[in-house]
Amino acid sequence: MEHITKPNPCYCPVETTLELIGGKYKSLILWHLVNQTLRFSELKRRIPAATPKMLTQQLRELEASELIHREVYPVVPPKVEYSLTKLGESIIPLLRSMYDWGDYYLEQRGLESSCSMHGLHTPDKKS
Amino acid sequence: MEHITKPNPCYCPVETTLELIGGKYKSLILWHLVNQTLRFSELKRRIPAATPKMLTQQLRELEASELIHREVYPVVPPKVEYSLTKLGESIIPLLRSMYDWGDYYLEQRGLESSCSMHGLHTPDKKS
DNA sequence: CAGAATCCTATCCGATACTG
DNA sequence: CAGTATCGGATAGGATTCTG
Repeated sequence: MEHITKPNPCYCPVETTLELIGGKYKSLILWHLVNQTLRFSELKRRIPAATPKMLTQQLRELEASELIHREVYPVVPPKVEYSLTKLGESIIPLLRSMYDWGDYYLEQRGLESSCSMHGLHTPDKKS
Repeated sequence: MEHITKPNPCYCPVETTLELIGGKYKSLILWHLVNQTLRFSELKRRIPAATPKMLTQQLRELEASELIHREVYPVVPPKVEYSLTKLGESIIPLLRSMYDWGDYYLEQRGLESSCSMHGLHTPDKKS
């Protein structure tokens, strides 16, 4: 073959969905952005386990997927705000369904569920 | 520390769901088992891209997750049948939702969706 | 504040060959 | 038929350090 046109994209809807939110912290990031705009440092505080590198990486991928919007303010010190796009908002009900099924699954297997997304049904508000 | 009790299990429902069906070919395997029991070779024929190693691995993981049942018949030549458990059946509607959202997403981004799961809304029948 | 750069490791996953 | 076994490349993701 003379040149690579595209690296064999997967357009299977289910695989697409999994790829979009399967990355580390992605579902968590999306969840935290429900109904609110957050700065990088605010997201970092809400997801302490994520190193800046990982957080940046996942945020950029979500941006490339058009699920979130990145707004850079040309001020000093730097200020960058992240928010859900319309497309990003459209996946929240699915996230909710995944939460519900996972919860049911853990219950069926006699395991206690618990995570920082427990407020999934009542999004956290700006404090 | 004197001994490892557990490798830090993640009981966040969303992460749990992603881990259960995020593995390669897992959603596809589950889908093919909707309303039908299939032998190893039959699954392999339906998922040609999967090497026997990968197929076996994913099947074992799905079994350990209690999403599928593995029935071994002590005959020669060997015969092993796979089917959904109740728990496995319970995730199908979610798979459907993931398919639908992925389809919507691809459409919004002007991409054509297509995959062997296109029959997701009308499961394939025993031929 | 919001990251970028580097290094490193674990595992994922494919290719290939072999077996009860 | 239904797997195992082994090798090796690719990539995901963590730790650490540095910067405009």
